[in-house]
Amino acid sequence: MFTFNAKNTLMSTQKQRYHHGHLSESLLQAVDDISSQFGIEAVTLRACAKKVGVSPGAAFRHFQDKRALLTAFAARALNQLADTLDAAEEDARETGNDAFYSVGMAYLTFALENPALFRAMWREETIYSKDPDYLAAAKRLVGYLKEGFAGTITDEDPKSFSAHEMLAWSSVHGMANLFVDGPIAAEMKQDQKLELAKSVMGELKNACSQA
Amino acid sequence: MFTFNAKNTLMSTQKQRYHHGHLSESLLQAVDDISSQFGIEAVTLRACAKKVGVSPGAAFRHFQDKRALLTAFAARALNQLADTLDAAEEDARETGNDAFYSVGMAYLTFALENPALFRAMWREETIYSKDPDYLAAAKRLVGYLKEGFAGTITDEDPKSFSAHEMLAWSSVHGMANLFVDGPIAAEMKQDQKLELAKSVMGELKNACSQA
DNA sequence: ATCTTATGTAAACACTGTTCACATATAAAT
DNA sequence: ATTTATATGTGAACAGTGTTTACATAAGAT
Repeated sequence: MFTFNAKNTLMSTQKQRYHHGHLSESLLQAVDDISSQFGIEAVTLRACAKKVGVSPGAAFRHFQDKRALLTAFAARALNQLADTLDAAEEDARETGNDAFYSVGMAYLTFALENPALFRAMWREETIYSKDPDYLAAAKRLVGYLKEGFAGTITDEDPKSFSAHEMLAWSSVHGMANLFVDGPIAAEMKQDQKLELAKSVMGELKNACSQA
Repeated sequence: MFTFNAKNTLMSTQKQRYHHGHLSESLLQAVDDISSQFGIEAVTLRACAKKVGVSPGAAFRHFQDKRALLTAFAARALNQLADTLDAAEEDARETGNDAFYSVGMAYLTFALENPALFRAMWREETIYSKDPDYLAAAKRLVGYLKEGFAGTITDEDPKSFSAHEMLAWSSVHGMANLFVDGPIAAEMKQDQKLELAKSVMGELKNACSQA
């Protein structure tokens, strides 16, 4: 009665279960996959459910809303970016490279390599921007940028943003946005963008390191 | 049989017509109104049609898509921003103020005062970014920023972006984005943002004006 | 006046987010 | 172990969305 071919085995171990097990994480990964492949506008609750192999209603046991799902996804993306920056700083310290430059370029590289994630992080209108997890992730990034990225800058007031700090973050963030969504995006290739970014980072460092 | 009160008069002069007359422009204004009031996620084709007093299908005589409507709206927003920058530069020339500073602040002020428009301009995923009108509007802005905003900068190559030009635009654009959508957005008030922007513009000018 | 073309309406379609009654698995309690 | 409670998933429904289609009406040309 049973045919134990590879496909069936896979089915029985993965799809046959009534309870999924890691549905919330799987749904987040589905958002990642779909948005990375087809853009965030293609992310539909039903498409995510289908991809995970679950009925549309199941998602609501784990997320109050579609918006809540997107919020969790944005928080996840923020943390992934922060992790990347951590790694870049760590690497710079080990290799003795300039941390300011390394972190800035890591920020840009992340945006260029994961445009869908980068966009999703900042979509105020599609997420609950006061969600505690999202706020925590955002705070982590901000804190990092102040201490790590902007660590090489003379910081007058650790509470609010200094002009130097704001200039540093703004220009890197702005460049990322322009490369991803701006009119330059289509006209330049990846390596051209990175080349331009390099020289901008050079100018930026000069501007920020002087008293 | 007829009651000629004010309301009825208004109805007969404005709503009774089978043909609207300026539907495409009215629809764009509806997008403007709704997105400014409730966010761009609330912009629905049907809501726009209802606001204008027309059936849902009517929009398709003027726009191929919802996306086409949003594209036209984005182009309109880009041109409005460019107009604002034009005015700021003109004003600076007349009053003898610094054009670099004036234009930069105008860019930021526009974003802060019209967050919905500013967001709509750059939503690559919800518009046809290769639409000729949109491209023309984008080109106008880019050209302006290169010649006007970045006019005070020593421009080595007028074709591609110099590091100084890119730094200038990126930081202003990035600041605008962070103020509108970033984690700072909620924590600072309008005048605080403008205050911070001022000092950043100061630093930026130093960075860009030196050889 | 008639014919053509532009513009609007109404009803349908598939698809979306969301809810609700019900089914099933897991954990806790007896 | 058996029962009970709780967490998690299903399926059918709902209103709302973008879009198309056949038809109605207005405006312009002949």
